[in-house]
Amino acid sequence: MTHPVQASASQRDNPCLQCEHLDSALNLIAERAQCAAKGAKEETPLDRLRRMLPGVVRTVEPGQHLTLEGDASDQVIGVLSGLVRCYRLTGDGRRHICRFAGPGSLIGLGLLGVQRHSAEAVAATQIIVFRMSAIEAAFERDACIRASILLALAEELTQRERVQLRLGRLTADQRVADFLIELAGPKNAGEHDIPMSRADIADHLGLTIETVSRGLHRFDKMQLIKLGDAHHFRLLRPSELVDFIEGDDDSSARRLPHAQRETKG
Amino acid sequence: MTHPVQASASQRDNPCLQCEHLDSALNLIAERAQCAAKGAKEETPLDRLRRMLPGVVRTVEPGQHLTLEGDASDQVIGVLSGLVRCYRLTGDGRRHICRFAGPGSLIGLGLLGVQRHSAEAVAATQIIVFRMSAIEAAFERDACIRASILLALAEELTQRERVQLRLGRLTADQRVADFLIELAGPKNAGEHDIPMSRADIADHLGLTIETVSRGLHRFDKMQLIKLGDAHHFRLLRPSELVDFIEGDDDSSARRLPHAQRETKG
DNA sequence: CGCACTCTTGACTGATTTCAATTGGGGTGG
DNA sequence: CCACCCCAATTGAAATCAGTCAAGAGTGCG
Repeated sequence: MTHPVQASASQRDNPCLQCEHLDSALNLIAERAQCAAKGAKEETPLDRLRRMLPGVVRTVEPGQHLTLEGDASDQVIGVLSGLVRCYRLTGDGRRHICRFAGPGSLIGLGLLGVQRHSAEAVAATQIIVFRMSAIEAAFERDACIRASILLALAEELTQRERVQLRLGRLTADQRVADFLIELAGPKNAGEHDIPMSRADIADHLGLTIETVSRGLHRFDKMQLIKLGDAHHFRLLRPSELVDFIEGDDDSSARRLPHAQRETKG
Repeated sequence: MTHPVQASASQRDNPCLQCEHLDSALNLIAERAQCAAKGAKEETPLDRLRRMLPGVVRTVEPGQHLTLEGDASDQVIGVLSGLVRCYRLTGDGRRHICRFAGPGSLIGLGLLGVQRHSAEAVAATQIIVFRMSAIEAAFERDACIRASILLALAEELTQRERVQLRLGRLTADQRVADFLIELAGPKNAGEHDIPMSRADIADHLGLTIETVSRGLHRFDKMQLIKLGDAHHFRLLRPSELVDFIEGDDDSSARRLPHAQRETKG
């Protein structure tokens, strides 16, 4: 067991001040508020963990495994650069990539004890490995760490919810469009990378590689995006792409047949 | 690791003893370990929140709203009895139920600030409403609360992952089967309720009500389940239902054509 | 007793997958 | 430098799965 004393380093100088009238809870609340005030938004959870905890940096080659589904694991992995796919396999051998973890992402939070999925490098990737026990200790010790962990969990949950909606309620092409929007990130302009293969995209979106390919080229033909090669694209009309996702179907192309049928009936 | 546990409990009366050599972090670690030791597994996160925090109990009628998507919200809701559906609407008006929250579930954790989905009672439901700020304060103050919140978040994440795999990689009937297994819970025997409507199930599984109905009746005809009325069922052969989900396809019906083609080629 | 609702069932349509063939790019060896 | 191979991606045609439309059955309520 790590010695918890090192944890106290920063606070050790005047510990009893805390105790006189304020219980530790109040202090921690104050501390947390302070964290939030002075830049919780700027510093990502991963950055904060790096700053405050020891971790081992590793470089992994494309295709190399980081974790295996079902492993008992005492580690949390932060992605520094590159890209990691986290996936599970169904009984009949199909693969579902539940998330792509890019720079800043944390893998292994919120599963206490056992890995829920395998993780594999998509591209050359640099990671940092923390010990779960170290994170837990820091979690108890430091309000900033707590805020960061909670934020990371909340972000992951938000992300999952987006994916869930996408899989549950969007058509094939809408899923591809939504994925492109996600890939492009906040800034729409400029050329964007598609670092993963069509197979990876398909296994993430619950489609086949053919359908993904067709979707991409359909958007290309519709002038909504511009495909460079297979792994680069540019958003030409982002807002229309979003409209398409939201069911406007870009034009009335889908609505007309319905209307026609009504007039016939 | 277990060492400091007893110490902290007895020392709580005279706090400054702690400060001399142990900072608050150490105490909190110890406290948390203690929690875990004496029954974190038995006491659900919701039970613990109820025990330690003030909350307002309310009864809601079927169809009544608890939260609205996009609301700024300072509340966390615990479900005491009944059932709540949490959903979002797509741009073209379709509904996706991202989860059913039954007794013991917490709604509104891990979204700091804004509701990510609407929540509506499926059946007559009793809830308890906590203030987020109260939970946050308790979170900082009490290691048991921390453990509970983390556990609740981890459970929700696990649940989401199951749903994600279901939506991303299972066929319509497999989704229905997986949902039934989930509804039945750990004990397979006996009669189980289906508290929600077909429309609710369909909107959760990303299917139509017709497909859900057909799936259920197919399993009934296959003698894998026994449907009582529309809202009750019994698992007759749970293991075969699980096999079906995992792609064994119950028989070799799907594998044979493939084998035949191989012999031809 | 009829109305309104949910659920079931059938026939048909259409979207997506499956199968199959072709293209294109990158690396290797002649 | 070019031919070749290998793999990923694309494209087309047929097959399948799930959705849509439509009608009927069951249930509860006024």
